[in-house]
Amino acid sequence: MRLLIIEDESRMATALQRGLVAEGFTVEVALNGPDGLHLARENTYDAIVCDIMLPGLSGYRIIEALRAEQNWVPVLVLSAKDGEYDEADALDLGADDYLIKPFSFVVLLARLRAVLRRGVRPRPAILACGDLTLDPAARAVRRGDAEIELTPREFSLLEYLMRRAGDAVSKADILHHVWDAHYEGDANVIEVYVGYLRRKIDIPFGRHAVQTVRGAGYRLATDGG
Amino acid sequence: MRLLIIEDESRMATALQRGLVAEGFTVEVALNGPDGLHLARENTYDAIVCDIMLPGLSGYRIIEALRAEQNWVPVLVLSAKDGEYDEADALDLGADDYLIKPFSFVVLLARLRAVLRRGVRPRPAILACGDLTLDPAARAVRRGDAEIELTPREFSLLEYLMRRAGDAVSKADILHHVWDAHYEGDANVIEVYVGYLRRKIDIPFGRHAVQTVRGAGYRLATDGG
DNA sequence: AGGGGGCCTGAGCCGGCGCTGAGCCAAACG
DNA sequence: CGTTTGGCTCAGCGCCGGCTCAGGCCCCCT
Repeated sequence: MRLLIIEDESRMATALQRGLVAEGFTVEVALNGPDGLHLARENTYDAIVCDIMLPGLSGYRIIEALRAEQNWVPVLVLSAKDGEYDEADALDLGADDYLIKPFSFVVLLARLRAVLRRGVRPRPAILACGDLTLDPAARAVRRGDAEIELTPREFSLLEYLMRRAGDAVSKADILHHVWDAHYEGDANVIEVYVGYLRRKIDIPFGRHAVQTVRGAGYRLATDGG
Repeated sequence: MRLLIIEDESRMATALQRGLVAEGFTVEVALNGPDGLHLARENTYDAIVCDIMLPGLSGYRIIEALRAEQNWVPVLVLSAKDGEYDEADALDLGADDYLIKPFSFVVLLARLRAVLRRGVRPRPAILACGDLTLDPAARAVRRGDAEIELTPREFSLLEYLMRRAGDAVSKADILHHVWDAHYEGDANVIEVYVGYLRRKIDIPFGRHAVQTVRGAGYRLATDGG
């Protein structure tokens, strides 16, 4: 579990880091607002622990900026303020939880776990053509209920064809997208890999989802053959 | 938005009901634990506000019962207790938030809105893949009834894989989340630790929950192998 | 019918991916 | 101060996936 701590009091930051590392988290620390926002943008964290009063850029602004960019990483806010409206503000701004200093480490841990447990991870849609399905996140392909094992190259070829299902896709396009953009080898690889694909997703099932469009390229049947 | 309030002090219950109705919620009230559990089971609420000290059945038991039935309705806990471990307990038991009496109505509203915005939590407090379970708070892993001892690193690795169960997880992701963010060592450590994990959670049980996705990384079977 | 070009495929080489056992080192422990 | 434990490195090995190539098939054109 990878965390980002944004906290300007270095003693507090260090204490938090030590405690959380001891609990098995991977922890990075930013000592001011701009650094924190930069790190949060560049990397993927499972949660962010963020002070409100920060030099350069307040915690409020950081959350605001992240949410505006559709970044829904869970944020747990720390604050020395104790006005109740501050808390309401933070939660309405999109923070996931709120702790008032001083707080106990045990409570921080429990709330952090609660926040992590909820963790939002919108997975990309599963591609489907008839009973042929491909799940990019799970890297899994199945024909009906039958799981099919594909090599990485076969997988990206099928993924590309499925994303353009129904289109006749030229070999140049395939080379460009599935192989390297400036791939210099023999275009025959495509024929070879189309062959591999057919032997795994079509022939055993008596289907022909992968169709040859002579002179133009290949087409994947939208109904899966 | 339909709410259930489980609260035995009738003055408190009535005050909450009035305030929340005025805010536009539809509110039902149960004045003891068993009634509350019954209503929660029979109906579908967007959230439940639940006291801890209840006659007949404590708030803890209610949450426990609901979660055991895979009912992940958001629960906001109210309590007169103020020991920090109570709070930690409530959150680990599967409560979504926690307020200590006396609390202000404004804060309750803000936290309620935050809880509602998050919606139903996708995951339970204890991570489970089939009969393989991992309790982050207790740092305990078991296969069915058999307790399994893991080193900290092994535990972190398994926790990360379980949080992303079903996904093919790249070695880069694993390095970033389980090892340090800018870990410079050999990525071979992952293979080594995956090996350790398999020897503890899979091989002795004749399972294969930890799957190699050649060229892409690893995947934990959602059904535990 | 014949020829030609596009397409398919089986054989086979090669690089490197993934797994493992051995072993080193530091920290924790008694 | 020795022992144990956990984290990690390293080298070697087996085998898989990527790719090439040559031969043959099939479609289409004339």
